Amino acid sequence: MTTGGAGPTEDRARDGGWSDQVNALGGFIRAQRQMAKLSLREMASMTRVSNAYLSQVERGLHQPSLKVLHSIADALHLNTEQLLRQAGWDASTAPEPEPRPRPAGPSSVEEAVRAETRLTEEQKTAIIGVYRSFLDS
Amino acid sequence: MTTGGAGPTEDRARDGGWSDQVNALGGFIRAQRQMAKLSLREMASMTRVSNAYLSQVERGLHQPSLKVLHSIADALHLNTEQLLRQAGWDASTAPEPEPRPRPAGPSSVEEAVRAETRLTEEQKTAIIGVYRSFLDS
DNA sequence: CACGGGCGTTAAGTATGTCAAGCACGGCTG
DNA sequence: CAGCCGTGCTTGACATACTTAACGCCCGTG
Repeated sequence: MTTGGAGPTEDRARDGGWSDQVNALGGFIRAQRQMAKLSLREMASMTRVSNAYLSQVERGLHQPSLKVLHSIADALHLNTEQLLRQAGWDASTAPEPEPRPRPAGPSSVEEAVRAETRLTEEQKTAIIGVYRSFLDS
Repeated sequence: MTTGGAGPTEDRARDGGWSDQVNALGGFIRAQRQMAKLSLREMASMTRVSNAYLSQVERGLHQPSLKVLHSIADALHLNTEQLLRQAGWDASTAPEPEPRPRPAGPSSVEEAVRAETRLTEEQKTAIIGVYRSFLDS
């Protein structure tokens, strides 16, 4: 292979756009790393992820896991959400805000839930259902 | 309700921190799924993730990838950030302290849950996660 | 000149995520 | 009773994340 340095990255994606995302993420990370004037090995020791793998991630060859993404964000002092946006993170599913005040009274779990006025009846039933299913598991 | 096996399957985490997180995440997902009245297979077909794997994730046997997490959030109409919080996405990296608005006063529901000795810590975390997700929806 | 020593990249190995089939239990319906 | 569906769960094969040990290159020395 054209080992060593100047490899022309002639990698074509035959996949649906996933690699675009990963590639963008990688580029972003590499840019941030270089801006912070860190070498792969330095960053590797900070993140406890191998330099080799970091290299691959930066070139878009792999999609890193949460753990790794988190470490990277940490080492680069980035906002985590930022990084996640760069990873394939579409916004979606926006629930409608429905504020509802009023506190409640004390007691056991079920009573407390039932007394919680900010919840709808459906929500109360749901939570209690979960609670019970945990109890008899 | 967790029918079928009725297996005790007392698989306690002896691994340390890792499984706590994953377990809480799994509990949260399972809770949300049951609330949505979905079976594993239904959710599997919505998320295009196999029912088998979903089962394992819900029981904390595996840490799902971003793709999967995203599909799940989508299928359950959850806010993605919520899910990520439940996945081991805790504090640490907080360059900008973002004071989460905690408008509601002391919640008796949370206190009641925490005081419920028949629940494991992961179960408590899951229930409270559900509860909060309802509150600020 | 040779020699360390830094850099990014590669190759081969191990761990872990993910899937397609099939199992065991239980609820029905005839 | 048998037989079908519907659960959730297990297993064994494969794909992908990730590691450790190299390689080739470039830049300082002595």
